[in-house]
Amino acid sequence: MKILVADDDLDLLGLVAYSLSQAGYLVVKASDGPGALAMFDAEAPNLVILDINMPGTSGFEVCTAIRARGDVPVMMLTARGEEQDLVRALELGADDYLTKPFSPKTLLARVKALLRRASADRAQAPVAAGRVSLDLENHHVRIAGGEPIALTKLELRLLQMLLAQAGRAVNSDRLLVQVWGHRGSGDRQLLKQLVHRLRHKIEANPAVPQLLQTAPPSGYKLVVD
Amino acid sequence: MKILVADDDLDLLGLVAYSLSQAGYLVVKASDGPGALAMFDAEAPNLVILDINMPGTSGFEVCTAIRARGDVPVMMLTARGEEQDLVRALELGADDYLTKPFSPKTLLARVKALLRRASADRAQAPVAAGRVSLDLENHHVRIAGGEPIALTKLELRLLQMLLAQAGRAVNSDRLLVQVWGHRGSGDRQLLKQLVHRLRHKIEANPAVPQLLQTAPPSGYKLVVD
DNA sequence: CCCACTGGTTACAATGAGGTCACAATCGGT
DNA sequence: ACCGATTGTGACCTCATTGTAACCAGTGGG
Repeated sequence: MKILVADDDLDLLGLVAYSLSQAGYLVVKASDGPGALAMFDAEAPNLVILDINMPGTSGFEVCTAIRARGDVPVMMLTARGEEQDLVRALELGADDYLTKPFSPKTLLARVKALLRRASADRAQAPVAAGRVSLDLENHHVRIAGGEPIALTKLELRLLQMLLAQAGRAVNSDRLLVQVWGHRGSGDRQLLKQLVHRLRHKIEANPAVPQLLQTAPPSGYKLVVD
Repeated sequence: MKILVADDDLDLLGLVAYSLSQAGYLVVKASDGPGALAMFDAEAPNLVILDINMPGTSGFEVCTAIRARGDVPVMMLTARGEEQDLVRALELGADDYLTKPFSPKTLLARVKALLRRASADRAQAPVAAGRVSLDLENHHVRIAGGEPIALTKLELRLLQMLLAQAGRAVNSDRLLVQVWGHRGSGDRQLLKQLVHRLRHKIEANPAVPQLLQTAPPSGYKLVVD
């Protein structure tokens, strides 16, 4: 993880850089606005910490420029009681701020939180096979790049099971156990219903299923190519 | 709120203690390092004010010891012009400092700010994402540059939690624990109400939420883009 | 041809979760 | 102790989800 710190107060800059590097982060420093932007372009950091009050190009301008380049999280440093600076910074797209003076512990906590959120935003790893991709977190399927379709809990589970064996037939009894637990074992009606409902959501023509096909004897398969 | 004050100058100690108790804080006193630590363990204060120059165990050592015990905010008192002391204090994890002499008014302002900040820090969440920016100190939200909206304690906490996972669904149970502690665990009604009240504050049309959306099954998410 | 079997379809009941309202309890500041 | 703001609690409505039953069509074997 690489962090860019920009501050014209060299003591503070050193302190911040020290704390961060002690915590295992790679730190690049800049002491004015233009320098910060140059560093940003050269080093492509994962996070930027900006002092608002810098001679020449202010933190605001740097923040705006960085926002224009991508979605790297930005934390602003502000002197106590500069309320309006704060508001402006947040409006410019800063993600967090710290009021000076602050403890290294606070700094680290906020940095960690910010990085965590940023990585969480990108993660969103869908489970996919062929033209079917499942978003487990948001309970969505997307078919061949179409609109996301909302799924219920059971529908999601069923699709997940079929997707894991994409293209191959899965036995009905196995599905019953996997989706409902041992409870519905033997109750074909439950599965019948669920398949029916799911087809109505994901098939263009539910009467002639292209995706969720019946696989005799007694099973279903997901056709994904 | 309980505050531990440690200073070997008994006049100053008395003055500080008096000012704080006048302001409604509960004050416990100590006049040397070991005494301060003993008091700290016995009283579990919410904030510690430490003189750096104390005979025997110095303020630095006490600060280190307190830091090792938890995350109680520490304010250091220092004589004018002891800049290097200051840097060292901040490195040891002190959260703020005051240069002697100081007025009771200044003291109170800083103490208040510190306590407020400390409570905000515990959540360790960033404060802005997309068009939603939180002002933790003043309990305000601002939506897309609009007027600041006043929030209650719980509303702020909820928003903070959602903001930390901006754009992603957050499970109801997790929210319950984060906002109320383990107490309300399982009590969906609390969350239901809080969401309802918050929506009435921040949504243009609370019946069709654009920001604070329900994420079935059993969760909410903050849409920020 | 009849019948048992399987899967699809329709209809409806049961359940549970969220939204809303009203009001009680509690908190915080004067 | 008092007052208003905040928070907690219960009741009720609505709707989505899920479970259950009944009926239909196709199939294959006796």
